[in-house]
Amino acid sequence: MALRDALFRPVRAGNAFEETVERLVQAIRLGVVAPGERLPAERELAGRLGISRVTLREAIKSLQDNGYVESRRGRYGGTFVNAELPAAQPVGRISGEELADALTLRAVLETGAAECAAGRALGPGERRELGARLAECAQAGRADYRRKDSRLHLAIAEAAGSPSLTAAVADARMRVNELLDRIPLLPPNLAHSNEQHELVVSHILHGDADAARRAMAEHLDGTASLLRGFLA
Amino acid sequence: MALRDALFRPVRAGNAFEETVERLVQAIRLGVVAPGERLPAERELAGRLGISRVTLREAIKSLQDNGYVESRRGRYGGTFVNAELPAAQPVGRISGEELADALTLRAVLETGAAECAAGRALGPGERRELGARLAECAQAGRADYRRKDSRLHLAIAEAAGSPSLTAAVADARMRVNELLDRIPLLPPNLAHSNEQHELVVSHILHGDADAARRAMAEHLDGTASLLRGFLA
DNA sequence: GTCCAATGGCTCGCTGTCATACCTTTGGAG
DNA sequence: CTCCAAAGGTATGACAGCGAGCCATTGGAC
Repeated sequence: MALRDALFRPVRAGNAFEETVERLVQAIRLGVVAPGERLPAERELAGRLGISRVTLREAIKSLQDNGYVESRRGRYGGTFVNAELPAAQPVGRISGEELADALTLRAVLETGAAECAAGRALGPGERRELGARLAECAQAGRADYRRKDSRLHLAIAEAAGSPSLTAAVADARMRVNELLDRIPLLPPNLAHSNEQHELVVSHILHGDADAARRAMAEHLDGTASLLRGFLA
Repeated sequence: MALRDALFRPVRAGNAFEETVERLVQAIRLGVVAPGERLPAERELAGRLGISRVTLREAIKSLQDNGYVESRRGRYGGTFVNAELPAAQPVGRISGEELADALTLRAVLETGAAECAAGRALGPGERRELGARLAECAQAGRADYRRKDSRLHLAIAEAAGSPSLTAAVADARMRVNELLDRIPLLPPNLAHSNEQHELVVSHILHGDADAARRAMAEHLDGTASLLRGFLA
């Protein structure tokens, strides 16, 4: 029975070091900590992540070796994200089932988030945030599009007001991004994507939950089709 | 910024022992391994969960001490789920934000799952499974309703065909069940719930994705309102 | 009746992870 | 100019978790 596979799946995805590296890379690649910005201080970050400072430092060392960050000592020092991020490591071949799994989960989470966000009374800060991310995404070039795009989608997830949902969207998005890194990013797709973003955000700001969901579903279908085509 | 809270959340929910206990209790409380049934053999289960046999045994020992399971040695032995499960431990007071978080995530995942399940071409085995769980749930008494109910909802999630989604639904459901254990289970609610189940399953079997989603949303709203009322 | 395969029960040494404490560097406050 | 707070860098001893191997028990196959 497949249900048992779901419940008896691995308790841990890896050791503490690996999971920490994963999380930090996620924060950087999803644009939550942008190039030039500083990570929280080691003592604070270790506390938030629930790991020891030793383990966190090992993870940071790994990010340094891979060109993600640089650390500076002294007061007002810290660990800063590099301006130029390393190219993503190509993942191995993936099966059609894995692809479908990742896309299904993403679709469920993100369409749900868009609907929830539209159904809530958003504060002025949240509305401004959505607008800012939308604009940033529209101005992004091919080099930083994925990051700005993720950042906008995360802003939408956050507007749904559920921290667990936000975290789940971040994870699902990271999974899909790893696949997207393997296919070309074409300017026409990019322009189309921006139009759809505007539509989604507009529906959310106007509080039209149904329309927001449908617009997000259509948007996600676009990249899903691309992925299915290229990775089939 | 709240996004950082989501990404810099704890890497691990607890130590390996605690997380393993959690997972096993989940399998039992959600009815995936029913009373009288046997857990996989220790060597196999440890492999599936990605932990050492030593740690798994500690977790099983904890379940024994709490009256969840009993172990028998020898060939055809194993660890069996007890006929009578212990009462759920009441959790501490929870905030309105935590409640909303859990309910939002559940709603997103389960309505999405219902929609996906309806949109797929289900095999005969899956259709039979849905029918069987539905019937089982309708016949359940107050003592085992929560377990049979969860089992049906998991069957729906599984019918969506995404293992990650199934796992996410199981986690979300476990969270909500812990809250539901604190409020009374009234026969009228139970009957109403069964009617809604029939509707949801019927829409899924007929392939009406939109109707399935709406029926599931309405169903979930019912318990959500109860929870908000009792825990407010 | 004997055997044996499958299961839970147990032990030992190794490695990863932790908490804690202390050292070094840096740049602004005074 | 001096001081010092805040940051990264380092060291140590304790403990959790692991892999591997072996033991003890059981009930069916032969």
